[in-house]
Amino acid sequence: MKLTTRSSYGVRALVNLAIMYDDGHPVSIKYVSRKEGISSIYLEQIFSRLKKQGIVRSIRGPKGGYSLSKDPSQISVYEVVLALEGRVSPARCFSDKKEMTVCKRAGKCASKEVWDEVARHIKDALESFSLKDLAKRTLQIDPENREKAIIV
Amino acid sequence: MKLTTRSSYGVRALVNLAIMYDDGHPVSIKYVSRKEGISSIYLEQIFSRLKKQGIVRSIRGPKGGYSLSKDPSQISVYEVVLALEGRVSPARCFSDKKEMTVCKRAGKCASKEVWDEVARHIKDALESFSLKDLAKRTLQIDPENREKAIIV
DNA sequence: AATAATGTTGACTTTTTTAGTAGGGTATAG
DNA sequence: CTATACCCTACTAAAAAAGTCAACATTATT
Repeated sequence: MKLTTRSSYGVRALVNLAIMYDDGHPVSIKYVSRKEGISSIYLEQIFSRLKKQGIVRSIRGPKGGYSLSKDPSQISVYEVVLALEGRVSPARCFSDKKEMTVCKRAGKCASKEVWDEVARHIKDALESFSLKDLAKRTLQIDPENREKAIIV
Repeated sequence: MKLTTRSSYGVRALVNLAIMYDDGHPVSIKYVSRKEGISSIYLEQIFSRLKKQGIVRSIRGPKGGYSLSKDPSQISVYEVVLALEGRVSPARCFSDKKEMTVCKRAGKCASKEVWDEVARHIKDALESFSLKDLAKRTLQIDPENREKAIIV
C-alpha cells in the first residue's frame, strides 16, 4: 500500500513550480534538483512523464525549464499521482485506466468491493489537495522557502 | 499505490475462516488452498504472519488447522492488511508502526500532510469492513460457496 | 556564429521487493 | 505407529523500482 518515489518526488517538484508560478518564468530541473536534493537525471525522467500527461510545459535552451500548464489551483495531487503512478487503486483486480486486467473472480469476490471502496477514498483524499494548497502550506511551514531558492 | 498479493490472498483466506466460523472446527491450509487456488506453501507463510499478529489460532495434527481468534465481526480488514502489509500509509516518511523512519524534511514538508491524510482515509475505509461483512457478502454474491467447499 | 544552458530520448544498470519454493522439523488424532 | 496437519528457516527467481548514461536538439546570450 505504498507510493513510489516517483510520485513523492514529482509532487515535491511541482510544488516548487507552483510556488514560482506567478513569476512567469520556467523553472529548471537543476534548480529543483538542488532545492529538493533529488538526482537531476531522475527528475528528467519524472518531468518527461509529467509533460506527456500535459501537466507541465517545457521551454528549451538557456533560461528554459518547466512550468505548470494550468493554474496551480486547478491541478490536484490526484492528477499528479495518477500521471506518475499509473494507477491509484490498491488491487490489481481492476484499474484506473484502460488496461483493465479484471480478475476472473471479480463477479463473485467480496474483497474486490473493499479495494474498490478504498480506491474511492484514496482518490477523494488526493483530489482534495491542489498544488496551490501545497504551495501555500509550504510557505506557511517554511517561510524562507523562496529565499533559499535564490541563494542556492 | 498498490497492495501485495499477501494482503489480498490473506483477506480471501480469512473470509473462508469467517464463513466457517460457526462450525467450530479449524480450517486447514489445504482446504483454503484448493478453494481459493492459492499455493499452499505460500499460504503457510501468510498464516504464520497472521498467527504472529494474533489474528488466527492454530491446532496441529490431523483435523487441525486455523481458526479466527475473535468473532469475525470484531476483525476488520484494516487489521488484516496491517498485519500482512506492515503499513498502510502510502509514503515512507512515516509509518503505522514503530520503525518510524521519519524523513528529515518531515517538519517542513507539506506533501507529508497529504500522505498523512490519505493514510487516514485508507484506514477508515479498511476499518469499515469486518470479516463478517465480507463473509455475508460472499454468500450473497455466491450462494453455493459453502457447498463448493464440501465438494472440493 | 560560437557557446553554454537547457530540455529529449531511449537504453542501460543496480538495488529492492515480491512472490513463491524447498525441506526438514513438531504435534496429535486415530 | 503413521498420516495429517502446522512450524520454521532459508533460499531463489522474477519483477519492479530507482537511478544512471550518453548522445542529441533547441535557443538565449555574447
